[in-house]
Amino acid sequence: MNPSFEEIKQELKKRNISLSYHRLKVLEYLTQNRCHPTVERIFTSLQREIPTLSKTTVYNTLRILVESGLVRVITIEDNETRYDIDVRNHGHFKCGSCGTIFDFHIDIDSLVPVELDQFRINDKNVYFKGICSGCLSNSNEND
Amino acid sequence: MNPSFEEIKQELKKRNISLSYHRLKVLEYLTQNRCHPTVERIFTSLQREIPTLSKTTVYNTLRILVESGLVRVITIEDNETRYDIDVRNHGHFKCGSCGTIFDFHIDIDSLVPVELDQFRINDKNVYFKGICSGCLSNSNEND
DNA sequence: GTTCCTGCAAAAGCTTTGCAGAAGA
DNA sequence: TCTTCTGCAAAGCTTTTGCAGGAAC
Repeated sequence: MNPSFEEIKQELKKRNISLSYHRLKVLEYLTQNRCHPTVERIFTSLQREIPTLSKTTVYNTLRILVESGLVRVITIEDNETRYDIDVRNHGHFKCGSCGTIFDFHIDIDSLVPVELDQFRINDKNVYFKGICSGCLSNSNEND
Repeated sequence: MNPSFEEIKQELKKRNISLSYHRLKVLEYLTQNRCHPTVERIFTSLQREIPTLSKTTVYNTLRILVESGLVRVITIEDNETRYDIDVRNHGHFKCGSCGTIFDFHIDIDSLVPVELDQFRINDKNVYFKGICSGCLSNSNEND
């Protein structure tokens, strides 16, 4: 099961990372909006609730969460960094039409290339690109 | 086998992309330096031979090559875009210590997640991060 | 009192764009 | 001549850094 907001708070306490209001809000946003948001999106959404929020704080918070291993960076496009609260091994599919990123299950651990026998692997990432079923059927309708 | 410089030139001709001197030099660099170079690295290396070369031209050329499907963008770190002349499906391992990117063979096509049944997949990417065997044995020596 | 969190402004990097001159067909 | 390739400079964006005020303990 995905980690809940409460579970993540416990994890932060364990690591002696103080739970400031802003940080909790960023965390809450990530647990409730599992759309792999960008900094921009997190910032814009939270700004409604916290008018004084600065983007620097969002960057700072995300950096801390990533360093502590509770959040994972998703690098698919070189010009947009996204963040994922789900750090378990899974794949990402990005639709080139609507931009949505879909999660999919994949057994990455069964893939152990012989070339990497003597390497220490810390992190495994899989991402696909293409067109999602929704966009495919939309374009069929318009034909 | 990897495509050779000559084979790639043929491909460009097929697509009616003119083979200017600068473009050929970028292509040649990519076929001879399969280290997944950044724009900076390509530019700096070629500048020795072509003093008037501008980074804009390197960017332009790479964009054309990527659009034509002859070169592939490797996005592993969000702050460094790298380019690979080998567009076949294979994985990349980036060493966090020395920064080298290693290729490895991986049978990505055997991985067809059920969630993506109705999706059109255009592009599959796998990358791992960790420490390569060379850096591992260096750090052991220093212990 | 000390630590560290926050936010503004500036800086830093990378990439794209506009435009004019040069090269090529 | 007409197209397009090239390169400078400027602009655009995202992310980082420096620093000072403020909150928390």
